[in-house]
Amino acid sequence: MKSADTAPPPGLRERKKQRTRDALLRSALELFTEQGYEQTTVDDIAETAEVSQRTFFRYFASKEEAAFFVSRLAESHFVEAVRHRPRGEAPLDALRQALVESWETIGEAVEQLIPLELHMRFYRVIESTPALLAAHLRRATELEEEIARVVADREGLDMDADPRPRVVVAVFGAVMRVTERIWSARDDATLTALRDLTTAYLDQVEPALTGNWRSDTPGPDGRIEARTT
Amino acid sequence: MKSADTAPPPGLRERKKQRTRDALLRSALELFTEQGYEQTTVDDIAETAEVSQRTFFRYFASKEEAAFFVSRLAESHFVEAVRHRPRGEAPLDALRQALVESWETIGEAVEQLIPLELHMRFYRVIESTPALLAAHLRRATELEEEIARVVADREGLDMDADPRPRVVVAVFGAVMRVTERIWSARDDATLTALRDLTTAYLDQVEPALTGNWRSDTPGPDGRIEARTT
DNA sequence: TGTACATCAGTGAACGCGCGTTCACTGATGTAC
DNA sequence: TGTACATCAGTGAACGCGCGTTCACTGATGTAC
Repeated sequence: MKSADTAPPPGLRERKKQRTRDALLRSALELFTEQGYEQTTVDDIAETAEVSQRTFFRYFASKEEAAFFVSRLAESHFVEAVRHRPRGEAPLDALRQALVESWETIGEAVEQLIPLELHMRFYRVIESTPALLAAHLRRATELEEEIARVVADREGLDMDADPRPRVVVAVFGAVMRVTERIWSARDDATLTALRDLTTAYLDQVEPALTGNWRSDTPGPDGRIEARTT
Repeated sequence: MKSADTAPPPGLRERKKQRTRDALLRSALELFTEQGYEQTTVDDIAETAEVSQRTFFRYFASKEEAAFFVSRLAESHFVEAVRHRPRGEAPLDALRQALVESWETIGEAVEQLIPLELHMRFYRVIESTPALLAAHLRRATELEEEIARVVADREGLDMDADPRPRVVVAVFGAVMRVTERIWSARDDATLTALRDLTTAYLDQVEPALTGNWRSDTPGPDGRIEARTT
């Protein structure tokens, strides 16, 4: 599954480009996590990567694009995972399984570019930086539109005639964003911590939407958060 | 319910301030809707309102704050409506009723500041302007946190121990954002059009989440979108 | 293997732009007597 | 009703800042023969 399988062996020029891009990306994320996104200028990044500011803009159209370069990679993994879920599966289950599944392989893919640990640390920076959080949420809704199309295709539905594809994806995304925020505020910044939190919250969707909470029995799952807070 | 009921009669100075703020707000929203948010500078707004740029920043901390000033008013109406829903009501119903209810009164409140029609037109500009959409989504998640607190209080729950308050609010918000986007892409930019679309989509939450869609009977509501697209 | 040329990544320096801030000041409104 | 003073909205001009762009140029890599 390495990219070299399909493409011809990259020449020296191509490999140098890769190294420059890597250096810029790593410099950017390291500076963002160390001193903050707003406090890091594009000039800082270029200087750390030992290239000119002009070169930064050859690789990334904007500072924001650099910030979300790795996220984009992770997102495309998720979309592919959704695309390959078995047809019979209920949509919400398909999304959930695709998420768990893609998180198992995403680590390797990220490591090709930067240390996974750095990516996870930066993911928390996003939540605490208003400008980044805003951009993240906007990107997330764009992604949801794409995924809703996949879901609609799976089910053979017209997304503009039937509200359900967009609704189920929006609900799924809403839960993810809630858990991202809670996760980012905690100590355990690992991928597995985020996965466990998200699946636990997904289990709470149905109880949260139905009837009178007080007469329901939330059960042990409903208290899954009590330990850590 | 007019603000003058509680406050002492405003003096000349106070009334002049109101007029200046109104002029700035109206100028801002008119320019934003006519020529776009990015294309409108703070200097343009000040000039149109016939004050100095310096004065603009006395009233609004940033261009963005001016853009969302009216939205904030609408949001606080909604939060109050949630707060006053009868205790027995199921959370999702309470949110839904509060929304419908607050939209009945929001028009008047907005008209105190600017023409409602201008606000609705600007609401569509938000959706089509990446920077504004991003800011809108970030603000929406902040609002959701506030509403989740209200819901948790209603039910006598600890939000950090029980996922359900945040989840139900996030689901509700997710549906709203889906309908906002669809609404903004259509011709009918009225409040009632948005309300009808939102309630129809809320009805689809449960069908969207449960089981196999193909064996379900979506019913006429499931096709409610087919007319307009 | 060597030469000639084409391509293209990277450079350095300067610039345009708009947001938001800072400063020292004016003049209208409000208040005390 | 009039005078003296305090408050504070508004001003004008200049500035700092960082993003992203533009320009004319260099030198390394790739390719053709």
